[in-house]
Amino acid sequence: MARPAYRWPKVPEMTIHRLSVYTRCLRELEEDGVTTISSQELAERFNLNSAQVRKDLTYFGEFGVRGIGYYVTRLRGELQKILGLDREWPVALVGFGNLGAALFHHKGFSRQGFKIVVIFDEDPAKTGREVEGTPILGMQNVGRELRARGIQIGVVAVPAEGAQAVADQLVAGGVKAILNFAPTRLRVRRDVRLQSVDLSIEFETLSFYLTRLGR
Amino acid sequence: MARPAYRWPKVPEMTIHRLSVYTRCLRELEEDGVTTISSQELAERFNLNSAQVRKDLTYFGEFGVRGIGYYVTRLRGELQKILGLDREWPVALVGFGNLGAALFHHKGFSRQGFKIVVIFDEDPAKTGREVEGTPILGMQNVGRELRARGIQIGVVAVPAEGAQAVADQLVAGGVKAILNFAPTRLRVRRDVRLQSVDLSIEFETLSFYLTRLGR
DNA sequence: TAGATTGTTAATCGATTAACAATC
DNA sequence: TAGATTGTTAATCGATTAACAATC
Repeated sequence: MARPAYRWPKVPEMTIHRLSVYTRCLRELEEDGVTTISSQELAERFNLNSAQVRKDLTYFGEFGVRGIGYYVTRLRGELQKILGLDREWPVALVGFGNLGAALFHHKGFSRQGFKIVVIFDEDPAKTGREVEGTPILGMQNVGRELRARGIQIGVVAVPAEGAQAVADQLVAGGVKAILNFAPTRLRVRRDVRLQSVDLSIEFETLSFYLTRLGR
Repeated sequence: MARPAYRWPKVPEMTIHRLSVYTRCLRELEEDGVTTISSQELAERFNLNSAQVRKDLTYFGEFGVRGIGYYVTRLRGELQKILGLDREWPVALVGFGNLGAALFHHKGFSRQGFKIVVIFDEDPAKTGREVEGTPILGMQNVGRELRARGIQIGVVAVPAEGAQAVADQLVAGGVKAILNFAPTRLRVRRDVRLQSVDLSIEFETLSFYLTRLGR
């Protein structure tokens, strides 16, 4: 008899975001030799409310000690486990143009466990070789190559026009999470996590606030 | 007598974001020759509620016609004006490494009025020349160069360690809006708009959801 | 024990949505 | 006029915050 699926409490999107921010901060504190920190101190670093910090954490367990605060090393470890940063994630990058290449060469992700292990590009002039040991392949056997490597994360760095087709191929190949840099809305199955970074929208937001400044 | 400053109704952050999304959609509709669209139709394209679309718009005025909907061209024009996309914004890019260079070569922003007109980098090997007519300068006279060009938008594409110093120089040079790509929290005066794109956090969010999938 | 800080409940705030009178 | 759709109000929902008993 299948046990009824356990319902996770639904964690606000913003809580995950902050968890990630806390983790980075805790790493720095640890380097500086700080051993404990209170929710109050942590909150002040990010202009947050201390209750919010505590609430964010209690979605996942009780990590603090009353009268003391949180042990930095312990909490960092717990948060990394919650965020899935205690393992390595192989990543597929699609599109090796300006942005794709920049993301590839950008160290810092691999440091944190996200490693681009294969690159796809439709341009034959770019495929068939390796960059720093990572193969650049054509788009013919995306599914097979993804599966062979057990890849669950795909990064879309192609122009808007091709992005939906690329996303479809990634999903068909078993990818469960997509980071999209194309300035277009993608549609994916509901069990695939889609995260979009839309630089046009970022610029337009700045423009909006600038326009209002003068008034 | 100085008139008391008019209080703009505070517009939710998410509304601005959606305005930007609507604008892009309206441009496409216009290209396709669509002349009118209802809040319902617009909402369906983004899995939103039609009341939300209407509410987003009414923060800024009445743009619709009862019984008809919105005239696509008219609405696109109004939204572009609201977002400040009816003018050109000169932009300064700081950091000409992988990411900085990718952003520079990424057309698509200039198409929308955001034009990188000067690049700063602290590496003397990179400075003193031009790329596609855009000068790459050292960090010695950031303020003077920014002012000379009337630049209000700065893009920070340097490593985390140097980011705060760069932001300070930009602000000192009169920049009123910063787009930050360094994975660190920056502090700026309250009258400066700071927008951060943190790719580490994007990856960690994906990782979080992937970790939960199995459970 | 006295002081500090957590985990949690209840109050507050703000954003989303349903509903509908106004009106094209 | 009948039908459609807006602009807007009021209800709902969810996230943030204040407050405090529990406890180190």
